[in-house]
Amino acid sequence: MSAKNRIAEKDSRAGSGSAVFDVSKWPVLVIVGPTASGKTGLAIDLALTLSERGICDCEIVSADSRAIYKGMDIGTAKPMLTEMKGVPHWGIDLVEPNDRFTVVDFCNYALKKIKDIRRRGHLPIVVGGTGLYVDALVYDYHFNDVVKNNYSDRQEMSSDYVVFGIDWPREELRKRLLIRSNKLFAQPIEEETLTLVEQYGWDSQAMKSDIYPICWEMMRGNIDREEAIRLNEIDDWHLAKRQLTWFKRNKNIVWIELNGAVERIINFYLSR
RNA sequence: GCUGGGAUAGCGAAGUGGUCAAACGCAUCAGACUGUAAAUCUGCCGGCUUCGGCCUUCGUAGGUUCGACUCCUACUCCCAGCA
Repeated sequence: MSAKNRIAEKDSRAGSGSAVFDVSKWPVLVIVGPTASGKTGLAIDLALTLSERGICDCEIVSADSRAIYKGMDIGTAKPMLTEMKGVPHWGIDLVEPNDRFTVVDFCNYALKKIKDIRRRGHLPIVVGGTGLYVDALVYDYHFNDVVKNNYSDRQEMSSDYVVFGIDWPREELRKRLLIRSNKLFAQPIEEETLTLVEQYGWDSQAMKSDIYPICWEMMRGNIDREEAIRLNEIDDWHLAKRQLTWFKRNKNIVWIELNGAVERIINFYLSR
């Protein structure tokens, strides 16, 4: 079934009978934001809403440099199958924590996935907090003949993408980080840490995520659970600030609040 | 009550007569970033500043000294041992 037929079918099923949305002309939706800003949830909500209204189907491409690793589930707050609610996700569990996976690998992968998704007539939603990954995509980085520190063309973003950023007041974001840190440590994070250490050792990418070394210290009895949760929250805060610093210079990001974001984005597409 | 130890910037912790606004670590704040980026790195971090400096700090109050965070006295509080 072609994309158009499928959309038309959905459309008539929804009973609106008028507009047929040509999703292939829509720019790829990119959702960015600091860690714990609610990117994943927003993308899924949006996909479900668009589908329910018979507008289009969506597929999510994760642009997260940690979620690509297998076995790092709790520590990276990876979306679980039940949370995905049937929306296809790509870019998760691609390689083992001791495999090399670079921005370039990500680009190649993401570009291919976006192409595939478009071929199916669906809307690709790129979701990620890894600024470099996102920029490499939307600014069409060329990694071969790079001249260091000469990226004046950064302002010219590819028109194939729209980037929305989830904006939170600093205090609110901090609260969210603390809540999430508590949640992570309420899960069997010790088990995950132990498995990762035993399987891949300390030099793997897994241990480059702050939470695992912290958890390890807790397991060794050097710090208590409360302290571990606190330290993890602080590290997440540092991460969030670095992410924000990175995003800040991308003047093309449209910053929106999580509340009402679904409608905001749908309106953007429907009113083009 | 007596005897030891201690009180230093947001926290921890150096300094024991001058080169101390005070090492270092953490936190805070800001920034960089094109092949592992949740990484890696930089600056700031008492107040004011025309960025050269200026001013106020090291439990409190006095004292010694040209000069004290550093020495002396008293007081307040904390920890430890003895009563």
